[in-house]
Amino acid sequence: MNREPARTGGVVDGAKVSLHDVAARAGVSPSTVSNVLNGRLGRMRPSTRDRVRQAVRDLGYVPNQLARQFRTGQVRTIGLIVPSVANPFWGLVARRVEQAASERGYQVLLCNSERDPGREARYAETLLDSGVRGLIFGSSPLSFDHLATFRSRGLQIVAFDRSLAGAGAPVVGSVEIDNVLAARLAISHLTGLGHRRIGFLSGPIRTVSRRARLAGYQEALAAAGIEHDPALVWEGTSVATFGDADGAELGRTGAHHLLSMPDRPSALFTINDMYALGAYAGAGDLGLRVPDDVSVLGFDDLPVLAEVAMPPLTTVRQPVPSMMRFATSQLIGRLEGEMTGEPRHLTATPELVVRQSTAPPSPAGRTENRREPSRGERQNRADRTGRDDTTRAPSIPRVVRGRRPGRGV
Amino acid sequence: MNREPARTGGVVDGAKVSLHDVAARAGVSPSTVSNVLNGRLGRMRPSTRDRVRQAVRDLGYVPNQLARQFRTGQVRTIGLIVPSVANPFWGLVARRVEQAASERGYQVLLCNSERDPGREARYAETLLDSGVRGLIFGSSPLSFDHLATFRSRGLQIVAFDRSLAGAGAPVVGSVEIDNVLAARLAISHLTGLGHRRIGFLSGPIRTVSRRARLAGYQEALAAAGIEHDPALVWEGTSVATFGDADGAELGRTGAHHLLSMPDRPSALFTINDMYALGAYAGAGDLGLRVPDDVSVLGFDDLPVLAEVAMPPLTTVRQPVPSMMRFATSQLIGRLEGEMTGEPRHLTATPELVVRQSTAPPSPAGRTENRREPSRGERQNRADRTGRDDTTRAPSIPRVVRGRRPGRGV
DNA sequence: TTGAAAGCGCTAACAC
DNA sequence: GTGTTAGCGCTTTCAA
Repeated sequence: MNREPARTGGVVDGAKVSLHDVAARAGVSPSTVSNVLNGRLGRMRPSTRDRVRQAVRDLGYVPNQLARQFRTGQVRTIGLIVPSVANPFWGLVARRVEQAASERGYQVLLCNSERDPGREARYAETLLDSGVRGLIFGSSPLSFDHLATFRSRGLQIVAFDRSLAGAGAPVVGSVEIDNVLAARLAISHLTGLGHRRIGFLSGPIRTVSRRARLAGYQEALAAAGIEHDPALVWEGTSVATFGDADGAELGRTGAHHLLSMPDRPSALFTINDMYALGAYAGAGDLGLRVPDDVSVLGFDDLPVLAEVAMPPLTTVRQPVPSMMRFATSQLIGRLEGEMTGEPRHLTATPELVVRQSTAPPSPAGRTENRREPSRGERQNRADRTGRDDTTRAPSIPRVVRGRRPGRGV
Repeated sequence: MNREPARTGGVVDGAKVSLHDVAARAGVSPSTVSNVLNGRLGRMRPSTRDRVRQAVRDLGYVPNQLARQFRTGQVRTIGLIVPSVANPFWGLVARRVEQAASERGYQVLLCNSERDPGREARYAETLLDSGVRGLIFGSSPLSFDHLATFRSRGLQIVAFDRSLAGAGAPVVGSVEIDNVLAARLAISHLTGLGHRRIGFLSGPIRTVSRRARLAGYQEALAAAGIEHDPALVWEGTSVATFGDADGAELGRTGAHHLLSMPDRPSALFTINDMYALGAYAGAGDLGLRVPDDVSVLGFDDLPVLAEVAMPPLTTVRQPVPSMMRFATSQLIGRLEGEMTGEPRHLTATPELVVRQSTAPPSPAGRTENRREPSRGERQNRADRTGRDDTTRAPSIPRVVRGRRPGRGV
């Protein structure tokens, strides 16, 4: 006997109305109501269908999702695991995933991993427990071994980089920009300006994408005939316990290190824009100006922030809207059983957005041209136009001048 | 007959094990297993309890949350509605809520409202449908009327400002800083520096907190004997369809407007740090330097970003960790039936963090001292210490010099 | 101190 | 075309 029954369905003035009530009122059976509700109208008499719909309206019936979920074992929810919600880039990603998911009637559970495999596994566990079967990984660890056991429990993962490897991994799809190419694009721009000593500034290189960017950096240097100096690669160790000291802090610290070298780099390529902004500050701490004394090149093109930075940041843009639309539809397609077979992958095209944080290296001596910093000054800039990158990316990387895409919806 | 049964419970090699299996193995009834699992060990023989626990282990049993949720109508999930996930501040808030919730075994569903009541209502609807009964509102609209009908369906809301009003509103608790005081703190700092014309730069003033900040601004001006000039209040209209043009963009536009006035303000108080960063750019566009030509004072103290900005941003800090801990425990307390009665409210204490974006107004003429902008320059700063604001806030507002709290966990 | 039994609201196989 | 029926896995009375 139930004194405290589940009551999640439609409620009118406190009285719960179930599918049975609708059936009774429409003079049909529960299964018929169920069929109407789920669009199984194959050989149903239109009059029956209409009677049911009328009854639903009359009673203000709302299906009990919990019952449905329980019965079908299906939850219309996917998880999105991001490495750091302190970086607005992941907010952007989350919005796009949420948008694509909601078009399919799905919800998104946002999970902040802080790049911690333990947290990732715990999230997977919890989500699995509550019926979630699909996960998007915003930034994938080098291995999915810690998630392999979840495969047998039906977990499916779409990754935001080329994480197809790993035999046991439940990865069913992926989307990325060509990170190697992106880094080469960035470095070529710098070498094109005449830079020979270019620092690589990153946090822990424990993700597929970071590793690829480092590879691209090395390749581009080699292509330009510049010998690789390992001392110019700074890989910060994250000490943040809860993410407050994300990229920007590390970027600053890293800039301190690299720019204090006897033969300091004339340009810094940072793993993302937050690091770049931190590098601005780090350079400033040492009395160095951007881009006069040191060029800084970021990654992500954080909406508005990169434009608004001082000086406006040269950076690599990823077409987030289309990428996340692909990722989400892949995942939901799998969950709905529309897609099977081999994992599918999309490689999108990065763009270099040239603004004012990069310039030719200063002709003056390296270490000598420091000066006492003074009050901040600014760049005049009016380089904004509307453009929409939500459509398909072109097949070759583009280099654009400081524009920003329109707001696709 | 079920060919495709729900299978969410514990799975060992593909075989689902239910509570009945555990009961069978332990030689007890399902209800006994249920009692063990739910800690109802009142008058249970320890040996029975242990046998059940052993059976659980042996079989690798994991309770089917979906079944439990369905049966009880209770979901261990709360929703968090934030106005803009493009603003890292809300990322910070989300992390803290998630942290506090997970300590209680709750999950957080992050919802991005873009300040759209329609989206808010739709989220409430969806969440309610899927069994969620608790919601935290990151930024509350002036009225909760559009949510009043959800009250009868059991929805409970904790708001991030003093939204107790509204008879029908399902608000059961709230937490805020004293926004009036915070704004007065900010404005007093500016008037103390000698500013008389101070702009107020905001997006749509349709939230409780923004309205309060405007009130504080006006009060502080009055207290300083400065007559209020409505032309100095700029209330931007958001045109962003999907948030990309959040604060920073509006801040820039607003700065253009205010700083192009014939008798332009010598200082700008912005509704949040993103606006402040945008205002930096807007000032720069006009060839004005911060703080030499115009002071800028923000709100939120975005971790790292505010410090790293150029010049480092003077801003008002809210003690997010303690605030969100209160909000979350209030909400979960209600959901668990531990708390009843009147809504409870916490008012936390804001702090003014003085950095380098504010300075006395320039003695030179107002509109005349523009100049052509040049390459960015920087501030030297090393004003960082560790401090923990996760403990109780003091009862009087503090003014600190550019420090940043330690990372509470 | 434990067990039996009923049923939450829905779906789907199968009968008619 | 539509109805009958048998549960999904769990919780909770109430009886023993």
